Amino acid sequence: MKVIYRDNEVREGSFEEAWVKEAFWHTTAHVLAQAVKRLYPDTKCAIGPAIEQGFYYDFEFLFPFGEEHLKAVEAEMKKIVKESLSLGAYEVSREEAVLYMQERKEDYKLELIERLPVGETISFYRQGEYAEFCAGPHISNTRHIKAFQLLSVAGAYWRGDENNKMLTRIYGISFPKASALEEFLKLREEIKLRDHRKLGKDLGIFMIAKQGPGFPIFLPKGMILKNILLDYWREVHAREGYMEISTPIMLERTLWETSGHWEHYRENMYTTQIDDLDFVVKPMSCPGGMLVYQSQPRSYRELPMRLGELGIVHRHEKSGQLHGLMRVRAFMQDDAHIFMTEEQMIPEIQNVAKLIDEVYSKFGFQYHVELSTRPKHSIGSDEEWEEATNALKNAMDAIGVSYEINEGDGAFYGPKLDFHLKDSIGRTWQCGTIQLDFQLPRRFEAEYTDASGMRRRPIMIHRVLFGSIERFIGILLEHYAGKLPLWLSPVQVKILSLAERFNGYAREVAGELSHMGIRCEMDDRSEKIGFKIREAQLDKVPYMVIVGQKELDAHEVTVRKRDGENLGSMGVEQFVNCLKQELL
RNA sequence: GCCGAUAUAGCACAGUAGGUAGUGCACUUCACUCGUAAUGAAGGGGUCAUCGGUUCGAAUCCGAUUAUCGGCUCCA
Repeated sequence: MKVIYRDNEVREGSFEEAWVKEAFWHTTAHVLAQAVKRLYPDTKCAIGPAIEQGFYYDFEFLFPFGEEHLKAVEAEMKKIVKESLSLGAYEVSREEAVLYMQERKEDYKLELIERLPVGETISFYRQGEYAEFCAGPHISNTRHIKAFQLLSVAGAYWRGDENNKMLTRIYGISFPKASALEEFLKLREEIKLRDHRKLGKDLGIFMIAKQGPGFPIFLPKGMILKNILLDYWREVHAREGYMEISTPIMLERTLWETSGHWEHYRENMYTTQIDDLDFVVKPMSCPGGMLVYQSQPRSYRELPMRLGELGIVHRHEKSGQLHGLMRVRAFMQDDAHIFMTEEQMIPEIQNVAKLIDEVYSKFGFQYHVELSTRPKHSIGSDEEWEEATNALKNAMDAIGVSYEINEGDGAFYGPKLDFHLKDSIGRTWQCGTIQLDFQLPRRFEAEYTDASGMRRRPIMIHRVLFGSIERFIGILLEHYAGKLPLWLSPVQVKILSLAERFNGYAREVAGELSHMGIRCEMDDRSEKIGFKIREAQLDKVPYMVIVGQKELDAHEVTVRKRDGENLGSMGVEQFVNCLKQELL
């Protein structure tokens, strides 16, 4: 396939290569725009780039464009592909470009041209009657776009700013071969099957009632899973010298004024009144942690003081952004606040980073780190921000952790390291963060007495590992496609009796397994064994044990794994030993 | 919040010229007592999201509201 650059240089490449793919998708976006302009000439075009998977194009339609129009656009695109239009680049002066777009009333293109550096010529690409100002590159001819599909219509703000006009974005995908498109669509279906909202429902993990949008309800099996995660969390934190605390869901408004949340986070906070006093439902646990620190005079001997809290926080998220367990209005944060001296800052940051590494590895997650710097709305002096940012950098550099810089994305009180984990199908999720904070200790006038008897101000770290237990569970469900590893499975073993007369023995086995700490359930219905296996399989239970005459006689169980592998018969104790081995 | 779409039984879905709801699975009962992914039969279950309008009559047409889905923005 030939790719044409803006100087009309031609490079040959295959679709499998990323740079060819990008040109291919970008060209398809142009074909989309061409089709739209043919069908609806008054439409204004904004931008149409290639994205990770396919492309999109933003338009301003003069009528409500909906999904029912996609078919017509696709049909017109098909024609354009059939017309085998070749693409070519040419340069024009800025004036010519402006004139061209003015004639066509392409306001968005004009705005884009205005932002280009003055004095340079501007490149256009033409295919048939359609020309667009564009830096390229593009593939050489529309006929290569053999298979494509428009996937969805969505709103998108012009230039990504919610104060701007909302345009209509059309997403699509294209390939040089029809089979590749089919494969892509199949993969999309598979991703849908591992959607945590579907799995969460099917596996009895959680539900969201209509009466509580954004407020998930944990069902019995989900509660088991959640508690396993919390148990694990408590285990590693006790080991790492954390003390667990619990602070109230609601605290008086004045506290939040002191912390700065009232000023900087108010639109996300729920409030209420008690006896004429304003209260805030906590969106974060830090002020509560601060109260604990402040509850008595502190000595340097107590530092670093690591206060952990599995706190439920409430945040008013806008209705359109709620999403299963991934984006909710009430969630549990595995928070901790570490109060420390300046000297302890770097080692403490490193300890947390190591802990995050340990925990993520436990679930088989890879991750990358981003350093978020000072945002527009923030508190504190430039020097403090610089010192804090450098501390985070130095801590990571010293233990050889690499990171990207995420400019202006820090918390309002300090810079942070964000840990983005990568799930089994390559998507990334921000979960863990380490935030450095000089502000809160000052606002609350936190102090400790140092070795020479001087009053000093501690530095504070805010950190989470899971981020939100809810979101983490959602990620786990999708990561494992519902097939949770043994240690996380709400039901580890399902006991299937072959016929009703073996139910007594099945109960006996269930009792033994429970006594040995295995979570098990029994299926003693009068159904065929094939039916019971099918159901256990659909419930994604890691192990099934089958008991019938043979097992009763030998006082054994026959073990079948979730993947269909038959492990044969063995005594209950031997089976439990196998499980314990796997749990190590 | 914004743009687009959707809302029918626990779940997955039918139900367009407007005439008071169907299928499969699940559930209950009965029969079968079974050896590694679906035994058969019978039965129960829905104020068609909510509110309002048009109409002799609304799941169906119109409006509002709510929730959900795909995105945008935002975010743990």
